[in-house]
Amino acid sequence: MNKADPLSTQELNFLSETFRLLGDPSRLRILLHCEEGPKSVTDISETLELSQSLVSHHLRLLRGARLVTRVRHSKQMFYEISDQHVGDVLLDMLSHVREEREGVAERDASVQHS
Amino acid sequence: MNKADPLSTQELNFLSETFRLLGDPSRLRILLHCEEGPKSVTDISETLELSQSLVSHHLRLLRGARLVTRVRHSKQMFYEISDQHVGDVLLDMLSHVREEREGVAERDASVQHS
DNA sequence: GAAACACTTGAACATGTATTCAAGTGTTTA
DNA sequence: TAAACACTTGAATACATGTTCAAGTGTTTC
Repeated sequence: MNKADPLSTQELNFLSETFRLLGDPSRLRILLHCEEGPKSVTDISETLELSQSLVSHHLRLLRGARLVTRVRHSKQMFYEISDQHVGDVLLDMLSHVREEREGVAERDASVQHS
Repeated sequence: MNKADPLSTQELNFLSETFRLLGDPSRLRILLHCEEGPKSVTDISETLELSQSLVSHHLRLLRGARLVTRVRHSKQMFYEISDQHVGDVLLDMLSHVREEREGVAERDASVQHS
């Protein structure tokens, strides 16, 4: 981040890999859904209208980056967000996106059309 | 995020697009470098040892998502991070990555080798 | 105004990745 | 133990994307 606390190559790779995983609409929806509490694969699949296979593939990636954890409950697997930093990041970035989009709307509104 | 404040499809797309842009090591390095203050393209290119063309391509994408802004100063363009949310996000996620990686190290250290 | 500097852009290519489909694993129920 | 349920995995594919190279724009200097 700054000279006193530089990123190692490995940290850089983990960091970018983590962001990359958030950079897909399906995975993002899965994470946002899981933020409400532990969800089963079937629940995610039905709620978001994504195939079970696809959800499972995505959850595997998210689990690999420790963005979610899972616990088995009889036949079902319940997935949840692994720590609050992730939730914080999602909220912070949403603030950014909403502010920027407001900014765009304001600028558009002030344009003089010829 | 929650039922009271749902994401529109457009917001979801902006959000994931923004994360996607952070999900590349080169772009992430560029952003982290620009966090220190406004930087010229040549400065970024030389400091990070990336071709000027590549840096320019990446900056174009970052600018498109309003992650950076630029200002011309005679012949040079100076780029800087557009708002503090972005810096917050980077720091939050870095915390996550570092905690998770510590966790891995601890778990690895406690493994009984046979 | 031509040359030099700083940056941008478009095309091309190689690599990566989201999704689907079909088959496979683990757990419970009859 | 066979069938049903819940989930996972591998292969295949269509599409996206990071990088390079060559050519182009805008600004200053001579």
